[in-house]
Order: sequence, then structure tokens, then C-alpha cells
Amino acid sequence: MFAARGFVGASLQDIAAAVGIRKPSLLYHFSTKEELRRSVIAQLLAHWSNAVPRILEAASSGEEQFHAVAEETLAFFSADPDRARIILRELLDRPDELSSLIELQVRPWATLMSNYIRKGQEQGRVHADVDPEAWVTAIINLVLSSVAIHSSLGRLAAERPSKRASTSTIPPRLIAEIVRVARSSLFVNQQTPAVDTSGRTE
Amino acid sequence: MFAARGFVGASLQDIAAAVGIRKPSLLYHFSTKEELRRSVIAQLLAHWSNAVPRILEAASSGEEQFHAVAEETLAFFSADPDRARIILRELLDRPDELSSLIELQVRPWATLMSNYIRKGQEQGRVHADVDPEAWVTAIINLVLSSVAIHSSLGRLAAERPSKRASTSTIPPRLIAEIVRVARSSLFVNQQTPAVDTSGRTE
DNA sequence: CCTACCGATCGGTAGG
DNA sequence: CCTACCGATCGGTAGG
Repeated sequence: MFAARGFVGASLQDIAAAVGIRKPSLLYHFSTKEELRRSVIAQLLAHWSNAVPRILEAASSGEEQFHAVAEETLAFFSADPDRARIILRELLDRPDELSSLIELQVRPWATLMSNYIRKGQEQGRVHADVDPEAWVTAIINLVLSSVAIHSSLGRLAAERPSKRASTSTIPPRLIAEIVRVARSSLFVNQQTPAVDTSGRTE
Repeated sequence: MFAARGFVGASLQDIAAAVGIRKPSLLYHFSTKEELRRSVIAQLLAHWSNAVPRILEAASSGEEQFHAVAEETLAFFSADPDRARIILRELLDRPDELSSLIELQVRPWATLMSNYIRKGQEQGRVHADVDPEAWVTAIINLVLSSVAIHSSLGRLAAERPSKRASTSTIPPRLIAEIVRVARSSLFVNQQTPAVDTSGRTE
């Protein structure tokens, strides 16, 4: 409900009703609305930023790493677009507080990825004019917003113009292009287009 | 105030105070809060989507067009990041209503751009595997979110870690990388790196 | 453009 | 986990 209506827009009344209890009962589990918020986003950021370093370790080659992180991250957010929406809303609502969380939870693996990119540049596999930190930031932005608002903006790339905005999953066509943009803006020579493009219509 | 706190988060009381009048006086100009919202976003979308076709006409060559649209769009949103924030919030808050507005205001020039891209593909200047509509959607997502949340996420690419999140303008380093990602994911051969990169630090 | 005021809903508490 | 209730604030109106 935070994802759909925002923090102030989602009342404790509504949230409690959705869980099947009354408002005071909800406030027994989370003594304040603010605490409920913290619980939600802490869980979210933790899940996300614990997954990334694990993937980075698992994969070996540069291209393989890119691939694994791209797949895993997009899978994580595609599985539930509300995850991206909540993060995006928090980023908009409380930039200062989120800055701290980003430093703690995101910065470490963002730096890790940046270093891999620099190594790739030395080896000539990655475009020399890539700005590693800025690239990582841009791609996070791209993935987050694409998943979060695909039901409205994403319909620009929809085959059949359905009247209702599908709130469900992001179309494979958009995912494929996001991965392509990320890869082609990074690597000098595109090797195997190993990412799943089965959903592509064109 | 809609940009900073969201529609429900920004009270008519606060808005009126910011303008220097009382709440009922504000409701004289906009008979309802909903009408104030419509007025704000209609003005915003109109400005943006009137500018794009004009630029597309003005520039002639493909590379020149890309360049002009990129510069103009980034300039428009960089001049006031709140513009991007409001649009992003509306996209999150009311996807269905925004879908209609997008069809009317954005679809026309998005199609225009997509056709230019297809022409570029026939001429071999644009990567063959670009999905035109999906690419336009992705880049809009990239620009909107990058400008909107640069004060929090964007600090991943900040040189000196200032404690406060600067709410002002987006750092040139991020802008340069956004333009580079957009261009290198589109064109086969990067010609003149004509976009301003004077602010780049590395 | 103002003062005064409305019912509704908000987050949260008392007390069981 | 509930009923009952609190003060504060919300969008909006009456009337000038």
C-alpha cells in the first residue's frame, strides 16, 4: 500500500484492514507508523544489497558477472514491481535519510562494480570513456524507474493498446532493451547475446 | 511542494502560506485541490511535449537531432528538478490517468523519434538490435529518475561526500554519463563527442 | 482575499 | 487483539 499510495497516502486504517485486523492491533506490532516504514524499507534494501555481492562473487568473468547481476536484479524487481516503487518513493520523499542508507547498503557493492568496470577498461573490454560510478548510478536509475512505472510510461512500447494499465509484470520487450542499453553502453564488443529475449516481438 | 512532499503530503494550508495568502483564498483560484493538481501537471507536460517536436524539426541530421533533443530535455529538467519529481510522482500515484496523458502528449513525438531511429537502422548508423519504442521509453525513464533523485542516489558518483544532500542541480558528471549511455546504446559509430563534458572530473 | 467554521479522517492512546 | 476515544489536521464552505 506504501507502493501504490505513498507513505502519507496509505492510512494505518487501510493497512490494518488489508491484513484483517484493527488499527490499534497493527500499532501493537509496530508502535508507530514511522516504525512500520523503517521496517519495510530496511527489509527491502537489505534483501537487495545482500544479493548483489553474492552474485558478483559467484560469477567469474566480466561478461558473466554483468550478466548475472543484470538477470538477478531485474528478476528481483520484476517479481514484485512494488519493491521498485517503494524505493523510488522513499528516494523522493526523504532524500537525506535515504542518502545514509545508500551509503551503508549500496555504496559498498557499487564501488565493487565500479572497480570491475575500471579493470575492464584497462583490459580494453569496456569503453574507455565510461564513468564507472556514474554508469552504475545511471543503470540503477534506469532499472528502478523502468520497473516502477512500466504500467504507465511503459505502454509507449506496448504492442496492443489495452485500455487499462496492466499493473502486473513488466513486458519482456522493455526488459530486453534495458539490458541491451546497459550492455552496449559498457562493453566494447558485444559477445553472446545470452540474455533471454524470447519475449521480443520484433 | 507537490514535488517535495507529494500530492497528499502537501496541504493546501502549506501551499497557501508559501504563496503568502490564506487557504480559502487559494481555493478561490483553484476551486479544489484536484484542480490545482491538474493545472500543475497539464502545464508541465504541455511545456515538455511542445518543445520536443520543435527541436526535432529544427535539427537536420540524425546525430544533430539526437544531440539537440538530449541537450534540450536535460536542460529543461535540470533547470528545475522538481519538474521531473512531479512527473515521476504522478506516474507512481495515478498510472491510469497518466497513461491517457502520455498517449496524448508523449506518444506523438515518441513515435516520431522511433521512426527516425528506424531510418537510422536502415542506413546502418543505428545499431540493428535497438528496439526503438523501448529505447525511447528507457531513456525517458533514465533522464526523469536521474534528475529527480540525484540528490540521494546520485551521490554515489559524488567526488566529495558532503553530509547534506544537495537539492540543487544535478552534477555535470552524471549528465555527461547519461548522454553517453544514450548515445552509445544507439549509434554504431560515435562521432564527435559534441556534448558538453567540461564538468567531468575524471 | 479574509475570518470563522464544518464533518471527516488522520496517527496514536487508554484500558481491558 | 479489541472497543472507545483523543487532539490535530485535512479539504472545503459560508458569508462577507
